[in-house]
Parts: sequence; structure tokens; C-alpha cells
Amino acid sequence: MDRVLLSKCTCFAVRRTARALTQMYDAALAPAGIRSTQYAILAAIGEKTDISVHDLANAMVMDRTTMGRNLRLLERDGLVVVSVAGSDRRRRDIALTRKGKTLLEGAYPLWKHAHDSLQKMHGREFLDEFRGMLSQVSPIPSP
Amino acid sequence: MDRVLLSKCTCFAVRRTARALTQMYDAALAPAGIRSTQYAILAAIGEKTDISVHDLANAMVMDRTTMGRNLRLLERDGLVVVSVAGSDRRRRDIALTRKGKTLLEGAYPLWKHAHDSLQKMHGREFLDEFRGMLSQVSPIPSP
DNA sequence: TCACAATAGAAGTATATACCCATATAATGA
DNA sequence: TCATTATATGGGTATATACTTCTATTGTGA
Repeated sequence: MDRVLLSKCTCFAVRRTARALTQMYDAALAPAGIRSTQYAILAAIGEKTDISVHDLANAMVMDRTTMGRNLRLLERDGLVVVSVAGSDRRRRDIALTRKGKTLLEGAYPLWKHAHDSLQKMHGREFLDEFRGMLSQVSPIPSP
Repeated sequence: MDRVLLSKCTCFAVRRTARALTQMYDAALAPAGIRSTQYAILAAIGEKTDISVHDLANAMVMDRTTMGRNLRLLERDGLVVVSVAGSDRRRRDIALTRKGKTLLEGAYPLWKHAHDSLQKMHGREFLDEFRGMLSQVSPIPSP
């Protein structure tokens, strides 16, 4: 059983690092009242408004049902609006509310602070290469 | 607001990749009836038996309460035993049961298959360097 | 046109995660 | 010794995640 070595498991290493970075970014974003995932979803919607749940989930490599549940929390807090798409009534158009835009802009400096802290620890080049490798392992499917 | 660029967020990239790899490894481990996190915990206990919840959580860079809850599921399924430590009655000694050992050994080939698939996609050197970078970002605290 | 397949999303269920607070036990210092 | 402090763990609560199953809607081919 000595072959079962956790140190060789890429899945474990990525999950472990996700926990560590999530705690760091969640703490940084706490004053804005949102967490890492919510910041990411708001930012994604901000980059491409009136996107569907399906496409948003694909863009973030997230299950559709997970995205639906995450969006419900943001909708509850008045940060996004979910409306039936005119062209296809199965789809929902997701968009930021004014409150959502304001919160995202206010959260940016908090995110930036965490970003800069991480960069101070590891260097910009390291992190650029790191994100490049992460993108290779979990490529974002092109629409 | 154009400064809010998700593509520059290391936290998001790591979380996204964690989702992708978790789905891949969970699917591979499904025949054994366990998931990625459970495999990792069983493997960690296998490497160092009679470890406390606290130390096990530290070794995996996981919150103590999270580890406690994850252990409860493994205990429910009869894969680990949790006993009060003799030396310090606050602590719990965690150990694999025979059933847990057998399951871990049976799950190894499933894990190996996912490991090999990933290696076939990205190459051993790439993944070795990748895990090295992940370890730099989330170092395991030395006991 | 209309039966059937495909797609978008929601609900039920389960695990994973971590915060805060409470409790039990141990360590420590006056 | 004993009050105080520190540590280990558990419970309450909340978000994050994804599978399966279900419903509503759209697309498609005979």
C-alpha cells in the first residue's frame, strides 16, 4: 500500500491550493460582503451581460445546476437579475443590477489587495506561468 | 470597471481547475464508492496512522471542523475508527479499519488510471512542475 | 403537422468547505 | 492548589459543488 502517495496526486494538490487561496481571498473580500465565488460570478457577468446560466457555467467550468444555485444567492441579495430570454423561453438572461455593479466596483480594491499580496509572495512571472498551466489543465470551452 | 478581469485571478483559476479535476477523479473513483476528498483523507491516514483530527487537517491544509465532518462520513461507512487518545483526552486517534484499508487498496488502480490519463494529456514533467508550483502556493505546514 | 429528440433550467439529495461559538480537557502561573 | 489561559473537538449555520431526475421549451425529421 506504499504506492498510495498523496504527494503525487495532482487533484489533491489543486484542491488543497484552492482551499488555501479561497480562505485568503474570502477574508480579503469579506468587507464587501461577498466571497470568492460570488466575486468571480459577478465579474464574469460584468464582462458579458445577458448571458445564460448554461453559457455562464461553461465559461467558469462549473456545473449548470451549481451555477443556478449560486446565482439564486446573488439574486436574493439583489446583485443580479434573472429574466426569461425573449428569443428562447428556456433560457434566462443574467445581468448585474446597479447594486451589483456598485458592489463589484467596490470589491475590486479588496480583490486587488489580495492579488498584490500573492504577487509579493510569489512574483508576477511565477503567477502568470502558474495561471497559464492551470488554463492548460482546465481549458475554458470556446462558445 | 474594465479592470475587473477574471483572467488575471489566480484564485479563480485554481478553483476552476479544482472543479475540473475533482469531476474527473470523482468519476474515476466512483466504482469504489468514494470521492476525491475521501480518497485523499484515507491515503493520508494510511501514511500516518493514529493521527489527530487537528494534525490531519493541518497536513491537508483543511479547516479542523471540515476535517471533523469529513471524517464522520468515513466513520459512518466503517472506513475509519475514531477513538479518544490515551495521552490527551481532548485528542482523537484516527485510524483505518480493515475495511478502509481494503477499500483504499482497491481504489488505488482507479486513482492510478486517472493519474495516468492526466499524464497522457499533459506529460509527467509538466505535472511534476505543476504540483511543485502548487506546493509553493499552499505549503504543507511542518509539524 | 406531429411524434420524438435535444436543450435549458429547477428540485431533491449528498458531500465539501469554513466561519463562529460552545464544551471538554490540558497546561501554566501566582 | 486553583484560577486563568491555551488547545482539541463538536454543533449551528451558510455557501459551494455536482449528480440524478423532472419539467418546460425548442428543434427536427418523417
